[in-house]
Amino acid sequence: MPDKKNEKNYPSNFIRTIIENDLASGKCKKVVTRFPPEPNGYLHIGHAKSICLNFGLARDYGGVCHLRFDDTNPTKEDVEYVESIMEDVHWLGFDWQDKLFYASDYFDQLYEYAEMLIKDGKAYVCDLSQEEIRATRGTLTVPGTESPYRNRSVEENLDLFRRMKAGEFEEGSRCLRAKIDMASPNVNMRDPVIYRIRKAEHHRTGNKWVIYPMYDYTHCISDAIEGITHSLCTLEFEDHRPLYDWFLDQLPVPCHPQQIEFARLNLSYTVMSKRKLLELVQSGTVRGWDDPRMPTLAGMRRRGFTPEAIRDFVDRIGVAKADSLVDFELLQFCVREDLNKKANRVMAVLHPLKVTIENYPEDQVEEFEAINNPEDESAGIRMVPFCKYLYIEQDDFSENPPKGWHRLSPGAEVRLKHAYYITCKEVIKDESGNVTELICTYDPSSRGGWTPDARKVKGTIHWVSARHSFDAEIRLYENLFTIPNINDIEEGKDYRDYLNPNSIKVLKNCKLEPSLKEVTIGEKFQFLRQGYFSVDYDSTADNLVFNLIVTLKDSWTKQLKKMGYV
RNA sequence: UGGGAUGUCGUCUAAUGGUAGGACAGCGGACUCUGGAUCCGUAUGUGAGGGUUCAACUCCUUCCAUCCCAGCCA
Repeated sequence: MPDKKNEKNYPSNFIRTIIENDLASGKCKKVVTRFPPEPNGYLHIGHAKSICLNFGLARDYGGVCHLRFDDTNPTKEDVEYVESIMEDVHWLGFDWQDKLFYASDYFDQLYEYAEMLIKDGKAYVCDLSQEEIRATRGTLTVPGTESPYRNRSVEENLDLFRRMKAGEFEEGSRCLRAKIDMASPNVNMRDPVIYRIRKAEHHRTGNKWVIYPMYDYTHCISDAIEGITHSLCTLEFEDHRPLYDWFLDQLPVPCHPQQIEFARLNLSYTVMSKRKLLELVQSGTVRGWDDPRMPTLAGMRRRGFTPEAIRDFVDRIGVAKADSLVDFELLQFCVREDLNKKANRVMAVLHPLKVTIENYPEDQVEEFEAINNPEDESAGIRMVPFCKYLYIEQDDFSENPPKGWHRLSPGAEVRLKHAYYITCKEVIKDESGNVTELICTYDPSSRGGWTPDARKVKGTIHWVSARHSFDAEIRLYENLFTIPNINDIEEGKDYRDYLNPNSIKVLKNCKLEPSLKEVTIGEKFQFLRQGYFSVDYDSTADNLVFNLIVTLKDSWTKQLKKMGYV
């Protein structure tokens, strides 16, 4: 029975149904899944779906999940990616224990099996060039034609294949093909290539091999060797399943895993294709795989998204076979929900406006008690200093406020969070008419945020003491792209045409309350009334850098939009 | 126009012949020292047409739409 004690109870899905039936019927005794990334790029949120699925199933049904690198193409793979993938899987909260494998671990076995296929007359060495193979494969509607090398003798095939392995032939001059059916309506079955010559160094096997097995051949056999019961992959492999099954049916493998396909994750306003992500990195459009705007796990981690939020998100989106595009809003919701419970509240002014309290003594300093997290009493309190000179947010003052304005405006009174009520007496502007400073008065009886007369003050705004605050850099992020579905773009346009020019905005000289001087990389805060922020690792002792993780819900801006102000 | 798949609120996802439900987004309200959080309320959906059945998202049938496949990539 599934053990979901510590998980929220989300709806079941068709894969769970299959597994429960297999367990009930005795078709399998213990669930064994695997997460099989190719180490040719960084993991993204789409991989997180697969990771949570595979490891989650193993956890819930008392099975195990292997981590297996699908490293059959030495020209594209690298240890850098292997390392990042392991880091990301761990960070997400999953552990493969001693079940770490590489498809390259099976190269010897795979080779043996290939010889068996040859001996059984089910594979042959083909001398056609890549172009010729393509030309003879036929089209989607026209059958292919058989290779002139298709009926070589077993002896000749064996000899040639062994010489391929020995490095006697040039890359591309020959390959090993399965002998299936050139007229199959499924092009994957038209004598697929199963070994090619690649004189490239492999990140694990070095120069031991000059022939490398193809994915279709490798994956099913690797699954079988590891005793995988349910081999989950994305929809585009559905057409490959007959081939997956074909190899396993021909060979004396220990078991025959079941391949099950599900729809990959698409997220609005971003891209999930490894090719595009790689291009964004290599073109310098973003600052690297871990740029906080990237949908990579490294990027999201740096941005400040938590593994808990990502796991919750994956649980909420479910698993099915229909193509889908999930609202980015849902991910943001999950992040807010998690951080609301965890992040301490602090005050930071992103766009400072100077405020002078004219009736406050020049040299006086007070400290106010501030609750760190109203959602978590154990987070405790801190002291926040106050003086005659303050900064507030430019957006919190309006000379001609719209209807429903709760914040500061000429003559209006607001509460400074945790401190005093202040009233705006005078607006100071520069020559071009920009507001540069406000002269206010405070009500000494409102100390701590209350008055004896209990009069209502609609607005509460955040602030910092000009004398005690310090400057920091804050990086604001928006969606990487301007349209929700990057796979659905105008004719003749490229996805790069839809890059959001405002995806990053760097703010210098933001004013932070002094308690923020002591922070650690990756630490997360709620900047009161603004959003959640995470300390970036670009931070130095004299220049702290914060990343916007996600803004707070903002019903005021929403209202302004409805009123037509924005 | 070959083969494989998929169509349920705006979005994602349940319901496997028996009251179409949940979440996010939306809308309305309450409350609030964050216009945050929280709470309450509310609208919107079975791609279309036939058929079987007391009863159809579910079974049959015809159609329509969308996605994937012609790498010696995975």
